[in-house]
Amino acid sequence: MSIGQAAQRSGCTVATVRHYEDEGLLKAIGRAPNGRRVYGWPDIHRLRFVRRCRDLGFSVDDVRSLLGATDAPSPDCLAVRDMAVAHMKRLRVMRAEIDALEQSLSSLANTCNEACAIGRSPACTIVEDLGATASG
Amino acid sequence: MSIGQAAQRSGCTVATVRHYEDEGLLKAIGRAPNGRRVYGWPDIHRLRFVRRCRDLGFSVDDVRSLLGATDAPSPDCLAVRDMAVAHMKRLRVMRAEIDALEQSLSSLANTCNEACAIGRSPACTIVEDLGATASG
DNA sequence: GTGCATCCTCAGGTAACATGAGGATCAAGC
DNA sequence: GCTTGATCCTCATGTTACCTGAGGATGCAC
Repeated sequence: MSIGQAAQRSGCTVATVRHYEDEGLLKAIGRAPNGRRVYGWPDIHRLRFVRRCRDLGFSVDDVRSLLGATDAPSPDCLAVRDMAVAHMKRLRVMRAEIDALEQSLSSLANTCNEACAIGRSPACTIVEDLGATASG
Repeated sequence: MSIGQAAQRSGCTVATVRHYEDEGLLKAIGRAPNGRRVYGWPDIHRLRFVRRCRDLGFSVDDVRSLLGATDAPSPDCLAVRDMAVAHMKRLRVMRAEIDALEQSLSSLANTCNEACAIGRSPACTIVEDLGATASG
């Protein structure tokens, strides 16, 4: 298969496929006599694996580790699970941060909504509030 | 004030303060005869404003706009509010994505937890599941 | 005057690709 | 056989918001 087909079948862009190769995530990719890359189904599966892991939010470095765990003669599924669990922790932290940001923004917006309900009011403190170094 | 003091009082690093200047977020910063930057309280307030907006998740470009709205003779608080509301939308999208990721990871981890409850089992499909191009 | 802290200006690194330049090759149609 | 458009190649640079370090000047304390 050409890189274009590989990209299509793996859900990557052509540039991304080349990038993953540069990053060493793929096993040696063959070359046709004309110099073009040639992909087989195992390569496609590997690309899909990488793509899916990235979609799940794992970093390329994480994916490298995940591939290491799955490349072993008998895949180390416990290691994979642990990375999944670790990633869930990060996600929970991110969500907490997002929730806090939304809170702050919401109260900021409300400041203005109340003060400027009728029209723009000089009593609106949204700008000052934005500058105030509060908890957050 | 020196850049070090300005950094400390605004909650930025020295490098960040220089960076914001490069980005044009600060008004002309004075220089001492020895070439060092000199900051006044208005500069500190501005830095704090920028820092707080960044902490709230606005991009530097957003901050530029926010500064534009607040620099006006009479600050355009409605514009500020609108940007806050727009940003809240983005945050909600991000949270939805995070929730979805957590779901997927959770079900992945459960796959392994169940199959490998006693010990590592060849029946565990976590690796295959990771490779499967599912909805997500 | 001897350190150590702080400052200066570049330049390059980070993450994960996207985009474009400049050029070769392929497949299809005439 | 030739043109045309799609695809491929490599290499370089852009993106975001800074961080880090090189190499050197200055300031302050003892």
